Amino acid sequence: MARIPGRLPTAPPTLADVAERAGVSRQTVSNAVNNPDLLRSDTLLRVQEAIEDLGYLPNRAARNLRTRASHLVGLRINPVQEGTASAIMDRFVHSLVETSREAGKHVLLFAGDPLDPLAGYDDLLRSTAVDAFVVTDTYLGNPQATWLGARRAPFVAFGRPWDNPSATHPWVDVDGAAGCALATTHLLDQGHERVAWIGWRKDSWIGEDRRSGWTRAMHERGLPTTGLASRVEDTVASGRGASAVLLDEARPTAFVCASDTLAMGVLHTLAERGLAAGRDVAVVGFDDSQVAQVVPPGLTSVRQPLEEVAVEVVKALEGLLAHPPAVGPGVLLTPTLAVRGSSSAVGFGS
Amino acid sequence: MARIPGRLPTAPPTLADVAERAGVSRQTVSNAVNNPDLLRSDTLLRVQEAIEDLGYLPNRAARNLRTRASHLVGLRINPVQEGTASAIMDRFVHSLVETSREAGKHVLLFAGDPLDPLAGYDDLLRSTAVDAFVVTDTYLGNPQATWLGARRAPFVAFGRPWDNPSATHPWVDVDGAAGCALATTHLLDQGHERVAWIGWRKDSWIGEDRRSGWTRAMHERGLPTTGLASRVEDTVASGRGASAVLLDEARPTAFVCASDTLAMGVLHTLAERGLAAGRDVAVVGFDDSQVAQVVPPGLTSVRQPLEEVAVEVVKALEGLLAHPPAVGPGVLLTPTLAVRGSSSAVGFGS
DNA sequence: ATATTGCTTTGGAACGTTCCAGACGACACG
DNA sequence: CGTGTCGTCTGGAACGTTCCAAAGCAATAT
Repeated sequence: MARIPGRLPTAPPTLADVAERAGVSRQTVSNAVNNPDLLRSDTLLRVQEAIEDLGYLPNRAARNLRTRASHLVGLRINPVQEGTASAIMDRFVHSLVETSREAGKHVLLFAGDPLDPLAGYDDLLRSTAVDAFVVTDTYLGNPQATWLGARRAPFVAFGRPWDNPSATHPWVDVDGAAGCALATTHLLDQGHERVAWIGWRKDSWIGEDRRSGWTRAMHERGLPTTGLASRVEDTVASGRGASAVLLDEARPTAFVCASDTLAMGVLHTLAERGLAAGRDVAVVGFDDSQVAQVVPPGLTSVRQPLEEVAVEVVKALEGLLAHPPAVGPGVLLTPTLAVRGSSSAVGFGS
Repeated sequence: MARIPGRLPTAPPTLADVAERAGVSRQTVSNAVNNPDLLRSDTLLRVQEAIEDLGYLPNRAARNLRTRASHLVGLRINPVQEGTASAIMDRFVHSLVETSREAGKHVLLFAGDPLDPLAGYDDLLRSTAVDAFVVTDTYLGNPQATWLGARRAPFVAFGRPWDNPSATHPWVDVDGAAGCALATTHLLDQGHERVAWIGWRKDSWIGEDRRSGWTRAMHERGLPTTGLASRVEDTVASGRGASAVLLDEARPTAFVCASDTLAMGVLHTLAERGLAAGRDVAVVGFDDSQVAQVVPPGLTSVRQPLEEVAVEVVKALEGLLAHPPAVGPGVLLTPTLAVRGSSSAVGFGS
């Protein structure tokens, strides 16, 4: 508790220190920082010099207290899913942090109990620790969205309000159907006709959306889809099992999967049977995870434009926190296809 | 700018609100929250009731201002390395966030210019936005450590002070040499005798440390290492090239790699040559990334105990921020080996 | 000459909390 | 009965910033 003078870090300079050095009032220094055009140019220069000399930076806590804003954005992260390929969240976090920085915001991470989707939000909100939230895990409806909405808490969702299309909160999402259509068309263009689908259980909105891209692309070319689809859990083992069954029963020459995790399951089956991914059977995944990028012979995968998503999310946040708040419509972005060996006859070659 | 009453979120209750409701002074409420044992039990109960009723939670900004502490820990993250397997950082972030929560802290992420290792630290420090930092990227010495040390900024490093063993800051690290020795011994136990090493360039402290584990394990069994080692950049292509050369020139039957990324390069070479990982040639990686977990037939990999690392880091942080600060010695943790198909004769089977 | 306007600068109050010194009553001790 | 001590509670000040209203001053308009 004792403050040993000189040993602890020197207290950072305050507004008053700068004011004294520049020979002006505190308020003038504040204006120099926040409204420079209010000052006469010579005083501005003098104050800026003093700021520079002292290495002054406004104290965050004081500023937050006065302005009732923390410039922090809360993002809840769940425990890592071991044995899963898609670390999509991580790529998004990186993009979000970088984009937020340009907007003068920082990202506050908090942990969540996977069983309680609301845990953590309330405390941060009531203690005014963050200005807004970015909500990501909207895979099964999104209780957070409705809850936060009821609390009048500002938030932007990465993911559409599937269960409530009339929701009014801002959201950004990626068109999964378009992505899977892209993947399927890519395979059809390579001459494949029996393209199978491995996706998630029916209660996943996202899964059904992605699946619809596959059916659409198949039907557009007049190809049947019956017997070519399988719905399982999002694990490597499930993908492996589903692909084994499909290969036996439907003899597909290509697979489109709802995730890289499932696609890796297909690669397992192919390896077991001595089939070469790409040459013998084509495989396309979803998320363009690191796994897809490094597994031999390279897994073709639908890539979400997470950088753009982050940009749109931050844009929406800024609108939301502006005075007065401006909330635009939802934004739907289109993914791209990262083509690799698993879907090209070339086989190996990166 | 206009505040439309009733439409915006109601202002959270303050100490004064609680005090009025409980019929006590502000200070008493504060004590009820921070020093409950100072109050008579009946007043405490009354105040707690009022707190509960109003859903009061202390305002973070005000508390931070007064106590000069933010309960935030800064963590700098770099842009994702595309085409790299090891997302070790992400697993660590998750663990850190969860452990921090238990310690009443949150993690503030900020972005860094990969070229300037110091960018971002200064601003957060001077604006008193964080109490301390967790420094992770100490791969090539660590300018952050010395810089932060000179600034008397509290920080804990994940990574040893390689270039300055007499550094006095707290650190936590994983024994890479032990991990590679573990991996090598595992292979030797399987009957391999010509175990090759693919690691990083000589200027990487971590790389040399890991390599020493391989040589130690080899020499302990009286096996030679000459001609069996290769030092390259940490990319899949490099691992692939290095393994191709080694296979031609030194005829190893197993590979130990400094990273999963390099190990994936080996898998590429094996696939090209029609060799089966595990059955024909064994491969062990480092980091136990998601890639290792899902790639067929499963990549055996050295797994860093990141959960423990996070626990130790937070423990060190708490010591550092205590009054008076207590800084213990560095902590070195031992990794484990996650054995999968790539190093077991069983081949496929998970 | 006086009032008006616009530009620049200023002092005081406020944000919500915790620190500090002191007040109050009860109780024990000399 | 006076005095000291302890346990409990309180009011004022302070943290460093921004908001607000107003003051000073020069130039212009009346």
